[in-house]
Amino acid sequence: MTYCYEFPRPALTVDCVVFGLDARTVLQVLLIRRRLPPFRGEWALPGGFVRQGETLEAAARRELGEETGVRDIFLEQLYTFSALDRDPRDRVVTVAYYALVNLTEHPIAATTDADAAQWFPCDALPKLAFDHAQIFATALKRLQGKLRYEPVGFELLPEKFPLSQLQRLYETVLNQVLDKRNFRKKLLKMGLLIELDERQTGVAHRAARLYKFDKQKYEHLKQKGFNFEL
Amino acid sequence: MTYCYEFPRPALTVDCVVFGLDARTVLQVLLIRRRLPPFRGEWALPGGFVRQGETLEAAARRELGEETGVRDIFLEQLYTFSALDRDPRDRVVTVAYYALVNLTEHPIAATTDADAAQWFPCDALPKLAFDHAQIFATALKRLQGKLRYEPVGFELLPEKFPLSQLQRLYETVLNQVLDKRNFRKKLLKMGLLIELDERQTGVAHRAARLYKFDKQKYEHLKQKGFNFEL
DNA sequence: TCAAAAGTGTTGACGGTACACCCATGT
DNA sequence: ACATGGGTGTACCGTCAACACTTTTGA
Repeated sequence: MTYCYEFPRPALTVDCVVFGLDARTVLQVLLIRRRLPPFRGEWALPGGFVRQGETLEAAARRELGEETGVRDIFLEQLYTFSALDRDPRDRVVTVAYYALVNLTEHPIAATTDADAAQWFPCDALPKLAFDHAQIFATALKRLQGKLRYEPVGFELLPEKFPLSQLQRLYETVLNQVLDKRNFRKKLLKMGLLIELDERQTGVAHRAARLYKFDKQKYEHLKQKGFNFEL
Repeated sequence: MTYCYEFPRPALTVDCVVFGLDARTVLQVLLIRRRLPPFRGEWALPGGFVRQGETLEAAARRELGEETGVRDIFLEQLYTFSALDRDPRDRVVTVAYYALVNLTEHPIAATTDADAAQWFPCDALPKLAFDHAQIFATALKRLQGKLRYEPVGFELLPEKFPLSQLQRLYETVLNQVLDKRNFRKKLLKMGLLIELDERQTGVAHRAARLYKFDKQKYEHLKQKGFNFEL
């Protein structure tokens, strides 16, 4: 087995860029404050070392659960970062994941002390440890790209949502305004939204109809070559 | 520094899926025959262990050069694979890259003995070692996706090429037939092809005009938000 | 009654698709 | 002269973008 150890191994970690939408439809990222050096006391992406007996995705989910209490969410591999100097102590390669949650249904667990994990608006992040600013930038670009041609946006919303909230989501993340009528027409024509017999509550104006995303139907159409777009 | 060694580390390798186009515009992949166990004597993707002092991309290029003689080509990270049983001897995580070359200008180096590295048509691969069949499938899907919305196809062609060859490339890789007139119209309208004063030679019919891809202009347009498509 | 957002159709421009014939060249 | 691919234009249709007013509701 010595051929495995012919050269010293880089260490392997995972890091997670967790996006969430707050009540005002502002895009947020979940950060933790580091308790250990290096970069002790600074803000960083949740993550940690990969163990022998777990896959990368399992490691990402484990670390995320341990550090922030967030579980059972949409998670996808982003990119693997390997710059030689990205960790000051040692050679560490990290596999980055990005995740989408809806803030309302996944509050940061009470088990986590409030100081340790916190949401920050994407356009006002603190300085980040390691190369995490670069990882975040990559994740944001990926999210923007993905949003256009795959229905991942629904992961950021509660199960039932009004169309206007979906539109605001697209507008914030893509950073551009969309025409209300055209947006509705397009989305409804796709036939992937189930119109519910429910309406918004507690708003100071006409209550909007609620919809939910028809995941079944999407999977089915995708099989047949259907392409979600915009 | 002991916190780095809190848990045993998985080993880290890179693997490369190298695509090439032969003279008949058939898509090929470069494989090597393994000299060492496990899977000794079987076909596999070129790749190997990552060293402490190199980035993943550097490792990929190094292994590719050492094992196949192929250098200085288009190379992009694909995905990181971490199934627990993907390597029978030990826990090994691999970062896969995919590469595009034009076969005519990058023959397999003479330094490599002919038995060790060989091109195979994508639709007739031998059985592959490890989980390399899965890695290959992922790479092919990525190539097909990328081809539609980024001008990577040119990496597979020689510098100067007739439009028909570009069309055949798209047809083979995407596995669908395209209308000749519409294809030409669309490509030429983008303004990314430089019309040369040269023609094909050695063909038994009217010689086609040659073009080359205007990379400068593409980069410039991309800045301004231009999107290559189809 | 006012404020705030929900909801709704039409038109014009553009881009995509479908489609068939003559041309140039080497054998 | 024949075989082989090179090269060209038009018409129809569907999709996208632009655009403004009425409705509902709670405060």
